[in-house]
Amino acid sequence: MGIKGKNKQKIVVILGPTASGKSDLAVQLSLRFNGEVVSADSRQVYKGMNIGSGKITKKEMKGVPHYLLDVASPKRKFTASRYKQLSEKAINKILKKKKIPFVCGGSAFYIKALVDGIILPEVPPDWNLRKKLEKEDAESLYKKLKKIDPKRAKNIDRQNKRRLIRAIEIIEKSKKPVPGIKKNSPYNPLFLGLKISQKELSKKIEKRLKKRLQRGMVKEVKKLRESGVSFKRLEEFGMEYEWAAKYLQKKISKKEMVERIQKESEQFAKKQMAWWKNDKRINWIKTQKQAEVLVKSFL
RNA sequence: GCCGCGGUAGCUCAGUGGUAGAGCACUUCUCUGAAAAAGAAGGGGUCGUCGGUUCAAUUCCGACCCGCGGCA
Repeated sequence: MGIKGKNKQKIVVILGPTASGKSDLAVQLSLRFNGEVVSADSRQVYKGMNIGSGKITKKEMKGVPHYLLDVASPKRKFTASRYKQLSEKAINKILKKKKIPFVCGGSAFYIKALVDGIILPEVPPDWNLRKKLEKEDAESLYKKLKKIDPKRAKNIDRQNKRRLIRAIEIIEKSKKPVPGIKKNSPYNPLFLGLKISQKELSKKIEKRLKKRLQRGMVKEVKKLRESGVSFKRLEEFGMEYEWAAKYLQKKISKKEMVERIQKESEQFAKKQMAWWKNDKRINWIKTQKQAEVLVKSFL
């Protein structure tokens, strides 16, 4: 760490693919180094989504406080920006107690938004506007954007409608061009990345899925539906929620459900790794011991 | 045994007398308030086998092999 990190607040970031053992490591390190955990998971923020999202249980927390779990209703959409606000607040709280924040989770975009200090424009989603723009094709959206904000148009993926719509939304609502991403992080992070072979991971996912089914994963999804979360919404969540929802609607068999979840989890793990593959800041580790050595010298 | 239908990419299947496509999968990549999201690029096929017709066959004809259904 150079001078740059000197005045910044030290935080530890634990990342890695799904089923790699992040949550457990976070608890162990917190116990050892007087820390508290800030989750970085786009599904675990929702209330009632426990088994399918792999949310840590009270018992597994071993008394270590966890933040950013159960902070939203699954009926409403949570966002990266909201995540950033809440997690910053949580970190401040932890630091005030003279404890170490351990940011732990699999949602790379959330981690980046928080740790790398990306400034997300203060424009809330306008679903009506999005719906309207959704009807146009990418080319015409791109042309529209180019006219009102040529600078943003220059770097944007011109075939990605979702991004184009968001950019137009920001401009129309704020009456200003899309601001640049300023990276000005108040943190000095230590990145710990859990590395695990594809084969081993696949086995772990399989074992974990069996356990989840035993613990009542399907029942959990059924309960969510009964509490008013639509099947469409459940399918949007992906993986266990998507396929259990399809199974409950009798669109697929139980066997198919299990196969799809397994497959998609493996794909998801690969995608998760892609975010960090070329990030030189990450210390790739395999054991808790390695993590402890790194954290000790960091603090 | 007979009749019918089928055998084309890892899978499900389009298609054509001038040696082939789609979706999914796979590999690589991007990431400015949905991120388990969204998007991009790429690799891959002796078109069941052997013959025949033709300038040319994956496509037409014949035989055979394999699968599915029906009849006996």
